[in-house]
Amino acid sequence: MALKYSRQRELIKENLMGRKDHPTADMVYMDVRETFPNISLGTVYRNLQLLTDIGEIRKLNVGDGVDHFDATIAPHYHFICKECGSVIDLQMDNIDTIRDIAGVNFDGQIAGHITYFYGICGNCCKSK
Amino acid sequence: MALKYSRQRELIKENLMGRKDHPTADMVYMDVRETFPNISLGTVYRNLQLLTDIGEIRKLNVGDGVDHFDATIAPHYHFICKECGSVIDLQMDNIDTIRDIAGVNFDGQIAGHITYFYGICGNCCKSK
DNA sequence: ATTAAAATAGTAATCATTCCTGTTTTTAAG
DNA sequence: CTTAAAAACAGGAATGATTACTATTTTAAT
Repeated sequence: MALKYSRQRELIKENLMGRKDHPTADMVYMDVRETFPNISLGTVYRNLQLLTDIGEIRKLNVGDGVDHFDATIAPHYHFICKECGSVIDLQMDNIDTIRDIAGVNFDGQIAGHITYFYGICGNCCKSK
Repeated sequence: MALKYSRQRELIKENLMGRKDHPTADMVYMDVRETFPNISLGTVYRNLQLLTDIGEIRKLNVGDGVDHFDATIAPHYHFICKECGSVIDLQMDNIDTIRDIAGVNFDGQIAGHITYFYGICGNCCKSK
């Protein structure tokens, strides 16, 4: 199943790269429909999954039951605001040492970890 | 809405306390049906949510798109096996310092973090 | 230009979860 | 021990995100 070019896929990836709000499939759909009115929601889902599979984007699990997507594939962490729900990139030092801490009393192989931080974002702090 | 006793809720909590596999609502449902054949799936969902709300159990987000539940409310971390999907408790030191690391360049308030580890569990390692 | 593989649009199906409704249980008060 | 209001229930319908299906269109290699 060799990959073939598609305008839809290019547009979807471009849209995701042009924003930093970690959108859901539906949010991407709403946006790309402006320039490609006939695109189908299924196409958006399929391409976001495909791009995730080939490692060009990342799928995020932020705990709200809906998949979010991120065009930044370099390792980094996220903060989720419990007030407004926004997902924000964190610039922080590496914390991979927690993997060693977790492995001390464990007999399996720890390949990685998923971590996200939550609380109240800067904007929501101000508006109180 | 004062809480009233219900046999169903007691059974659901007992079932959850008696196992360490971090089941989904459906898994609990299958199990409690053995002793309470008429119980409804909605009742299992409602009570698991209610018990979560009053802090008697915890809801887990292990990344498979289905809610899991845990009767152990003391803080601890989980390992998810990518091979067999099992969710295993980890006995490990506190890693709350990552919260400070995350907050260094961030202007909001970090209230907590969710972390889970993944890889291959001891059993799956052996059977290879 | 031909053609097979891949992708699409549009729609139907799936699956976890929540909501709704009429009935049953619980429990506090008489 | 009744009574009655609040809470919970069973069963089923509804919801919402996601995936699957199908006939048609697009891509790209020959």
